Amino acid sequence: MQSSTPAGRAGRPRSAAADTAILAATRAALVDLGWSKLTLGDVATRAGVAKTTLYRRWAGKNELVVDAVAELFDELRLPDRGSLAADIEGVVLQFAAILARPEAKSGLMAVVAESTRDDALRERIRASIVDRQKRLVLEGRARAQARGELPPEPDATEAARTVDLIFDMVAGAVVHRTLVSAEAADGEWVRDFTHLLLWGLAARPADPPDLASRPTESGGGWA
Amino acid sequence: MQSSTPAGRAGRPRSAAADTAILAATRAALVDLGWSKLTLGDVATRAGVAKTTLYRRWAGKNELVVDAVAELFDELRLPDRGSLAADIEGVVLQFAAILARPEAKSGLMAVVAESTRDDALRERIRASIVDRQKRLVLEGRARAQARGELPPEPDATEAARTVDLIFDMVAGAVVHRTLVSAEAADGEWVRDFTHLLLWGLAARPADPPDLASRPTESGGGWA
Amino acid sequence: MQSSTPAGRAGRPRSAAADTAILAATRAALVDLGWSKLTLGDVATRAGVAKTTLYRRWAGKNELVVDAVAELFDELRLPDRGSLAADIEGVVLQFAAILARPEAKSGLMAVVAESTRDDALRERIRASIVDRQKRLVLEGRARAQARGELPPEPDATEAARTVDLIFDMVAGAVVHRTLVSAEAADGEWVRDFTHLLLWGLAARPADPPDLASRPTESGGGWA
Amino acid sequence: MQSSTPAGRAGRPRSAAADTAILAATRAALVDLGWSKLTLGDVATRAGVAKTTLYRRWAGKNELVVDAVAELFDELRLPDRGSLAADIEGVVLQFAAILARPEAKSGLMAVVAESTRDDALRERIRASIVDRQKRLVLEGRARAQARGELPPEPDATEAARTVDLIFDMVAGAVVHRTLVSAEAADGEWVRDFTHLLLWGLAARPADPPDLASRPTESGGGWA
DNA sequence: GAATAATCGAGACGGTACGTCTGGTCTTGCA
DNA sequence: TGCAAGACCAGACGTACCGTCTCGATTATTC
Repeated sequence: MQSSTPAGRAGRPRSAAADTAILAATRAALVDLGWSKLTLGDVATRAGVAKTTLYRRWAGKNELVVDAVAELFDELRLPDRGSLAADIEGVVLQFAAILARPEAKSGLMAVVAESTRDDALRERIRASIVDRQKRLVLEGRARAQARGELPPEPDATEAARTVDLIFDMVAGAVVHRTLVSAEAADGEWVRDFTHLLLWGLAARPADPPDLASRPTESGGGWA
Repeated sequence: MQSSTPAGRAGRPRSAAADTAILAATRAALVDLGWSKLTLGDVATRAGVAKTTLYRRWAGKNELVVDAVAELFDELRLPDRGSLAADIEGVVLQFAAILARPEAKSGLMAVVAESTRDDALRERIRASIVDRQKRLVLEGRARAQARGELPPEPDATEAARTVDLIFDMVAGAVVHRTLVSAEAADGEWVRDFTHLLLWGLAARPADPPDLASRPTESGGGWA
Repeated sequence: MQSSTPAGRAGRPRSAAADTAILAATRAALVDLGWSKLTLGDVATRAGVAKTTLYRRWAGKNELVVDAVAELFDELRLPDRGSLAADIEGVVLQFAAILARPEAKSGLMAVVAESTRDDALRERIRASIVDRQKRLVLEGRARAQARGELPPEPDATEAARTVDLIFDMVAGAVVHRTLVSAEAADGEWVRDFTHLLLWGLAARPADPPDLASRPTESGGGWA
Repeated sequence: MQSSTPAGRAGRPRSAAADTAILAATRAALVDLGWSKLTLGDVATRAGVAKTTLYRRWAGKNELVVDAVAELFDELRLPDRGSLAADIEGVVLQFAAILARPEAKSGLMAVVAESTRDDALRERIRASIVDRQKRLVLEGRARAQARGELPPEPDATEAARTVDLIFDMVAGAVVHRTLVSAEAADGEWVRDFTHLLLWGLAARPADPPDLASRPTESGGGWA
């Protein structure tokens, strides 16, 4: 039913190994040099590949870095730790760990900055990185609803809007903590963040503790 | 008290007008070209200034852009609208309006990205932009405590930590919404965001409505 | 005596049409682009042939151009116009006409320039172009001797040396006139040149006219 | 009457030393690599100069090579050896010596080839090289006329035309001998050439010897 | 008529040089 | 001494060709 060469085109086929080598070299260069000093010539050299090979496959530095960074986020998984709070903490810690890596740090924000003036690039980021991780929010909500921690959705439109809002809050907070405040999003911070996300700033002290297992904090109100 | 030439050194004093012109030219160039295509030679030309003059005052592109962007955020004010929710909505809308401007969009994230590999730059960003706006969180909390909307702080260390957390959440969410999701942080989004920030994801539907003036939304639970 | 496939090797034989098409395409490219902007990829495309086919037959651009240009000179013929002067004028005009064609102009001098650093190329030029046209000098001398315009050769070595000298003078002068002085080697110039070649710079006015049929010029001495 | 800075423009003046270094480096690169493998990047490196400096002063490789080669020909002088024949031999030998140098060989013909498709380049060659050497023909004729070896010019137009013809013949023959025939234009060849130029192909054996001091050759007719 | 073998078009490959642009520095002459 | 102008060195940019290679598809000869 299907040819062995799917796109049965003439000519020498592109080397699959080159793609892998180039993306790995890009991440290595991001670690060593950061985004602004990364040059495509250097990436090509590191990958053992000619510059033309690189330009044949990627339009430029931005597209290349998006693909190189996107692979980092594919290892994110939503753990099942028994409660919504624990699940969130788990996935946020994973996200923070990825963002702490130098190849992600420098590259991610740089391409986001570039994307403010390049619609195609923004779409690429969304398709390669953002939308692929929204699944985690969806899974988490479904699991929490199955457990009875959250009520079911009354309205599909509303539900989608909420996914986006939560994603912006979670991703935004971790990114801001890591890159702008430049402090580690460690266990303690993640617990505080999760607590605030779940029960809010105005929560009365008596409310949450029976759900959140956080004995270290006596019971002070938020803010 | 002070001479018109503060550091009474010999020789021709530096032109004060040049600084203003350079920063304005930098913002104009950010609007026209974005960060990555902005060149110091072009900024100098726009400002009617020689490149040497520019380099005499700023170490490089990053430092210049930080100063040019920082001025944008100085117009942020915490309005007194009578309730914590309304105050937050007001200030978040202002922040979103600034971030929506092209000179801020492109420049801010770019220097943040650069700062991941340049400690001095990160300090400059923190001093010029981040820390100067944390006052808004402090003011807001104090005002809410005065109104009785929030309990007083039992512990100073805890209090400082919470300010940072809230700042990361607010700034992070708005930035992510604006730059990564690339959608406007408009009135509706800001209301949703504020609601979630104040009462959390797990809030029972019955709890908030008496505080939050948000009649449009019937009463669906979050997430 | 001979097989229909001379070199009875197995496999698909080379296309004879390709050679013709490639050489014609080379000349067309010389006309359109000149030597320095001519690329083998472009020649291949013009000839409707793959680059590999071209490289299988010629070692590089220089060899290809030599062959393409050499064909132009094969049409040179020594006309029999009754006198040595008229014969020389005839053949020089033909030579000038070929050199005036853009494919010859640009290509010929370029490969000569290249040949100063490539012995194999110089040999190829000599074999394909230079030596093949020296026959014209030999024929012309023999005919003039038969007519009694020139004395017979007393010495074979001397005779060969003289052929080379004359060839250098004729070809050199026409090439210099056409390419360096960049003016047409037209009938008038050819007459002047032939006159000078036959009777020399120091000829006394009275000497030549009885041989050269050149009534337009009254009788002024040369130089 | 004249300012010390003739073109009183602002900014740092161009380095005069750079020009000298670049032209010398160009000749060195011509010797080592030949015209076609000469690269401007390499010339810049050899000259200890940035590529931009080079491109600021010359439009490209061709213009640079013309200037570099032109300097070689400025050392040509017309010696006074007592007779027209001896003078010609002297200057032709000098010309041949220059052409024998590898920097001239490769460079000169290459730019001539290029000039067939570039009018500005041809003009540059003419102004820098060709016309500057025509003075030698003029001087030689004047001196021969003073000696009574040549008659005075009856017609100015005719006289100019003859200078061009002689220049094409002399320069063309030497170039062809050196580059195409690829043999040395040594003393013997130069004597033969001068003899032919002065007394022509059809000269009767008895004529020249009383003028040309060339006792080695008994009396063989030409051609 | 199969097996073998060389050629064919197509196009990717590792290289090298292109000519341009920018980053920072330095030299001028004027104020 | 500051300043505008602009030349300077250094080096990355993205493109174009080079000459080679790897494909699948042809087209001959040889078995």
